[in-house]
Parts: sequence; structure tokens; C-alpha cells
Amino acid sequence: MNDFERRNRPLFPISIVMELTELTARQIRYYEEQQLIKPARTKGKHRLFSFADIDRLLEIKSLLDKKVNLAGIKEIFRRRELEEQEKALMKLKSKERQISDSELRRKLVNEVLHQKSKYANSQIQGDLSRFFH
DNA sequence: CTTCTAACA
DNA sequence: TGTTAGGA
Repeated sequence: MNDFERRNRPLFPISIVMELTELTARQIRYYEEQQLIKPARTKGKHRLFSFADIDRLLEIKSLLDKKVNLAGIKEIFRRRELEEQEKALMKLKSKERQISDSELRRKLVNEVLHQKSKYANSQIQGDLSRFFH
């Protein structure tokens, strides 16, 4: 189980979250109604919160103390989501580049070892082959 | 007993 | 945001 799954696993009933965040059940349910959090549900329709949900609630509380209204908090969360998506994209593109480089290297090695390069002759091939395993 | 939704003396 | 009703 990775960190993401650990942080997002639904574990706590609202009573526990109330203690951990010092928020009332009314406030927690209201923030959900305002789309600021999306806790999971049990089959009996009871809310189940994850560590991520709790962190989120603590941040909501913190921002509220700083006089940021719910619309503002929502906007902050929206921007953060966009940033994370862009980071994820960059990560994928980086991986694609690595794959391309690795394929390019494989082709070059193949050319040298099989004398396919137009610049290769048996002497050069013999010298270069010492650098590959 | 805990939590849920809906509503407001 | 608090509080309460009535049900699961």
C-alpha cells in the first residue's frame, strides 16, 4: 500500500474528526455540502473520513481564522488541483523523454555493434565494443 | 448509542 | 452556525 492510498483510506467516523479538528458536526457537514470535502460513505450512509479529509478540514479551519470565506478557500483548492495536474503532466512527459533517450541509446549501441553506422568500420567497431556490455 | 437529513420558536 | 425532530 502506497502513501496515497494510506492518506486517502476512509477510516474515521465524524465523532473522531470532530475531536481531531475541533469542528462541530454541523460545520463538517456544511463544508461537505459546499464541496470543500468529499468524505466516503458506509453502506449505512454514514460518513467515513480519511487522513487527507482531516488535513483538508484543518486547513479550512486555518483559512477561516485568516478571514478567508468559503468561496476563497474553494478557489485556493481549485488552483492547487490545477498545479498538481500540471506537475503530473510534466512528470509523464519527463518519463516519455527518458524512454526516448533509452531507445535512442539502444539503437546507437545496436548500430555500433552490428556495423550499421555509415561511419563504422571493423577497426572502429572493435575499439568501441570494449565500452559496451 | 451514533449519525443522518431537513428545517427553523 | 446552533439546535432540534424523527428515522436508520
